[in-house]
Amino acid sequence: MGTEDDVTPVARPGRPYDRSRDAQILAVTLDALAEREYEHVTIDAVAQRAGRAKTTLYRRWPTKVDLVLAAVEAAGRPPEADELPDEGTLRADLLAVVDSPWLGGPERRLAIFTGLTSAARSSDRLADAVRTTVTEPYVAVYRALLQRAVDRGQVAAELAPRVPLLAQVIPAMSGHRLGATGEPAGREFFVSVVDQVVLPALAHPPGPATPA
Amino acid sequence: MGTEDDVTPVARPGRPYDRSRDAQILAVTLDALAEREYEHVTIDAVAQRAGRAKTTLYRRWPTKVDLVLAAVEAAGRPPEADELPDEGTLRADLLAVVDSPWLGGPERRLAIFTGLTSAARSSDRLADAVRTTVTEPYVAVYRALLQRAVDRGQVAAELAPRVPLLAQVIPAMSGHRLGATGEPAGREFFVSVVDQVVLPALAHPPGPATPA
DNA sequence: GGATTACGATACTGATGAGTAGCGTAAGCG
DNA sequence: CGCTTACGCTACTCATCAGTATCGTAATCC
Repeated sequence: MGTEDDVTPVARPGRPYDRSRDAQILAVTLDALAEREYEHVTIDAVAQRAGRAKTTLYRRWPTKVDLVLAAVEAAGRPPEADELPDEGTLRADLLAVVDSPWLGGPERRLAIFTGLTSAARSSDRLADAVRTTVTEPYVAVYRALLQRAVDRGQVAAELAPRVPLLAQVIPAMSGHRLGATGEPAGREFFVSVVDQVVLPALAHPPGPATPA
Repeated sequence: MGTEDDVTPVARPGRPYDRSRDAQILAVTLDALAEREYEHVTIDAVAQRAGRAKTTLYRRWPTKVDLVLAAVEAAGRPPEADELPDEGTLRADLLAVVDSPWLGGPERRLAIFTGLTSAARSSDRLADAVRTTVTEPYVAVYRALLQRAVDRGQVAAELAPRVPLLAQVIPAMSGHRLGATGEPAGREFFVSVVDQVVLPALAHPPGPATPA
């Protein structure tokens, strides 16, 4: 455990970086990606919206990819299952994720998520980062919550094999909603998905009663 | 009903267009969109892969958007519910759509679908066309098949309200698979979604037995 | 106050790619 | 054959945008 391994707080000569607005720049970057396609997001536009000079952005992040990468890192991870309040019921647990403030709540989160997965098609580095720090952890929360419900006996144990796939349903359905049909998805949409798809798929033990 | 309203087969002077390879150009266009992002698909590259001169492409489609638009139109619609063989069971009906040759079968179809929805972010005209001729009819087949199962009593009538949402599950899950996690989806994936998500969500009448 | 470095602003370079022009040749029509 | 238009090819124009260079000014350290 390095006791002093930080970002060299050793004072360098000259005027120091003004980091106070870096977070805002990265937030603006995500907003821009939520609105326009990656290739149409220009550094000039981001700089202008953030109220900083383009050269200032380049002093911090050497390329456009690095800027977006930093924005993704700075966005923070989705909540982890064990840091969420235990709501007692699976339904409430799932909706707690929906209602979490990660990426600014359901609406903005979805727009950014769509923008990032689209942007991932432009760069392998970006694709890896988005998967590692956004997509996978996001699905992982749902998977953990579903698995916990199985472990507690709130869901029949035979249904455990469905958990990995069902954990993808909420991200997938919301992404499809915005990306393919174009409609934004508010909280009600997520509630419908939970109530009409995820929970019903866990309500019945497998067997001959499955619809023909 | 115009008896002679076609594309002016009235012979014009000069060498006629060689339409024999237009379909191939459009197919190449879709292939390119399946591989690279819209902005990275160049007309030069498409022309070269199709073995035609760039100017020939421009003689047919005045802009890049028009080319892609034409490619989308030419791709053909997804099957309609009533032109599919009636398999008798809902499961077989759904898988018949999966196995349909539309867009070259499950694998290629998904890659193109992902490319098109991503490309839709670059142009409103494109977004409209993709929605109208691809996304909506695609979801519509599933919706029709699910509704038919309800009408036949193969699915409990109380579950009918779930149909619109469940009709989106297969497109959404496959899109998420390729777009967000990066893994391609073969037939097995679709089968899993049908067996672990869609059918189970229709297997149980709503009531107090839903998992807490 | 002098050295050093960040900041903003403006101007620039260089690459990429959509779309066009020109031309020699090929293919139909009369 | 002569007219006309498609085809392939090469070369071009033009806009956009990532990334750089320069410079006057502001902030911090000694």
